[in-house]
Amino acid sequence: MRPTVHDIAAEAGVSLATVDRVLNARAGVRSETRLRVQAAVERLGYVRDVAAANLAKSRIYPIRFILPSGDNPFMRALEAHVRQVGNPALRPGGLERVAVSLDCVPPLDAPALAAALIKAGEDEPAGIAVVAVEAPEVAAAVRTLQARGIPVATLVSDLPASGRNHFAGIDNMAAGRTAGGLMRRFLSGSRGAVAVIAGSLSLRDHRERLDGFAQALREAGEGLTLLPVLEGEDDPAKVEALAKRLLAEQPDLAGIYSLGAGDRGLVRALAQTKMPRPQAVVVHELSDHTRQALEEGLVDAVLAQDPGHIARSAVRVLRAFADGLVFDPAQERIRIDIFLKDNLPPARQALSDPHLPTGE
Amino acid sequence: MRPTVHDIAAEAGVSLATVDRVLNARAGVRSETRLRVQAAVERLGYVRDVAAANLAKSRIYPIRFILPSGDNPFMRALEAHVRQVGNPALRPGGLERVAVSLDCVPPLDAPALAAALIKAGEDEPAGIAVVAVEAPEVAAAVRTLQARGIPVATLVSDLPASGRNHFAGIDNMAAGRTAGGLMRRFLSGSRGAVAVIAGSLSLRDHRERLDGFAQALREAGEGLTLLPVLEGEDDPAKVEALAKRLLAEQPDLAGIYSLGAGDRGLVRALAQTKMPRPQAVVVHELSDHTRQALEEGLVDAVLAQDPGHIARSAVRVLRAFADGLVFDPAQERIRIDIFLKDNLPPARQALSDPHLPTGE
DNA sequence: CAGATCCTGATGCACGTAAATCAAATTCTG
DNA sequence: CAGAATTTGATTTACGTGCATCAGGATCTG
Repeated sequence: MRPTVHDIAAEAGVSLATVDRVLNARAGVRSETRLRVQAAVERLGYVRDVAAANLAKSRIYPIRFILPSGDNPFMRALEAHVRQVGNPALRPGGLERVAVSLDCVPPLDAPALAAALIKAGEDEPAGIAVVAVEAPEVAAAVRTLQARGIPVATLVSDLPASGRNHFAGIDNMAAGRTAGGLMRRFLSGSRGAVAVIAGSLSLRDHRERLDGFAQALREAGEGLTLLPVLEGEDDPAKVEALAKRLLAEQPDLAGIYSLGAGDRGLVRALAQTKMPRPQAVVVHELSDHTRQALEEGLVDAVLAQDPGHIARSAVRVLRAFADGLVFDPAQERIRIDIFLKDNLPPARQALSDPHLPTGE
Repeated sequence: MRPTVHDIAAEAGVSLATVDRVLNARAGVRSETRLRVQAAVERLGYVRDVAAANLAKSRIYPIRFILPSGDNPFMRALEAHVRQVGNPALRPGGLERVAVSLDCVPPLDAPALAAALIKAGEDEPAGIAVVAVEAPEVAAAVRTLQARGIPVATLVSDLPASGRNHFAGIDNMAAGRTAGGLMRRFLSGSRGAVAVIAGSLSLRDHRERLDGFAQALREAGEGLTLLPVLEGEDDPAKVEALAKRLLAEQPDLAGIYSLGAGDRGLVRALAQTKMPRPQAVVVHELSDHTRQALEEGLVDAVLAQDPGHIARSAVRVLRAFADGLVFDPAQERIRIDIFLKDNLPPARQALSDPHLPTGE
């Protein structure tokens, strides 16, 4: 059996109360005694039983998520997963005692986001997770929260200058490079123009993807020229207009990299065009639209990040920060998923059969 | 606050003892009363506090892993992750109260594996996880365990005929197809021979990858001919010999797909050959060797599955089965990771800074 | 209707930890 | 050395659930 506080007390020759004081860093222990207790902890390999501790404290971890509103399918999928983590009945094991709440603010609206952050911190939550917009007022808000002892994790789009505790999302520079590498190999030998459609360059993830992509394409060196980046504001209608003009006016278009949202518009433009379609199309995030486009061959590769993983990871990490505990960075690393027609995951499953123990 | 058993008792107008009898499916409750209690559970949305329940039962989940011995780097990485999950100090949150034990048996030895399975089941563990070899005696052993109420999960290589409760690993058919799709795109236009090096076709994962690969290549239709499959028994020396002969005797070799282990041998052969190297090389599993080969351009893509995810997922799922609880299939789906030079993850990290609360 | 059987309630201990209270022992201060 | 301050011990309650025991009531059986 694992050692308990009682074993520590016996081993150190002190009382339970003193062990408790040391373990919870309470005052009123001579440093000599403290050392004795810590030595006993070492010797016996004591590890606090977090479940029992939380039970005793009847501690719950209030965690606030702040996501952009709007019809971006990826953000809505993320929202769905956040809600699932917040639902005790649907919550998978290991995410006990969290109370998740969720706020949406208009996308790309830095003042609104900063205000929402400050408001979210008002009732001392255990942690805040936010899809960041890169702006000074947002960074300031994050710093304010941290100064008040509230850990903050950024999701999807980072804000390193704010000193946030953690970023749950992919390495967007690497994602851009990957897109570039795929594009280069898919176009091996051919010459032509390559277009990039972004959402907004005020989103750090979009900027980083662009940088990585440009870098990989430059290394390629072959006859591929990168066209000036287009900004579609993640809006399907605007993206569709941009893509249509691109297809009409750029006869030597060899590839398109869409690194933001609004791919519905891009797919529509590709499906309707009478011009020859570009040889390689790479987009981001798996949705019903991009999945179908991949199956139909309108899109050649989808780079993605798993919104379920992001939601669960953010909760785990924020809880670890709130308790000053360790977490496993390898487990929390969000992978860059590459989907081709051949490795599309099955469409969306429900939970496994709930043979709940309430029956007989 | 979440409702507790006390709330259920009050709501249903019965005593705590009766609620306990219903919740734990114990005998001695009139069905009318049982229904009243269940209705109260429904109404209040009661969810059992598993942490408190396990504390009360002082339940631990003994989980046994059976892995192949030998120097296969992927299996050794899997072993390392299994040991980490078994270590209370290193274990990431959410995997509480498990006692992991680990046995290794010689690879590809079905009788030894079957014997190890039966032995592992002797002291009634909460679950068994095993890398399966496809053989009747292994399937029979798994069925025996299940008949005794012990849930079994297969890892990496499946054994569906055994009726195992769960498979923690990738969809190997899809992995083979993905390799084929990548190969086809990487070789777009060119003609030539494509070689496949497997470990052993008595491993189901290898057979499935081969099937998927052949299928994708056939669909391609272009001038690519698939050479007869080679079996290297996952042994670097044998793989090296096979690859050297291949490179020497097959002048029109356009691609190599290595779907088993022993890639160290393949990389050596590629590095040393004086013949022109094949245009596309795809291998499985990320190790120091394959990582370096990818960086040096000897290998073009690595398909992989995350051993850490597999180890953690197996424990979560087996625990859920042991308790008859739900789990989230999406969370437990093992992804097919595609690594290119551009999206290699950072080399191997330690746990996050352990600001343990034992200090002051 | 006596006795057996079944259903239900009441109660208490246990799990490992947190946290509070009060008393006693030790050390420090003047 | 008295008095205050600090450190330590002992004890209790609580968290939500599991599990066992005992007693009393209801229902059934012969």
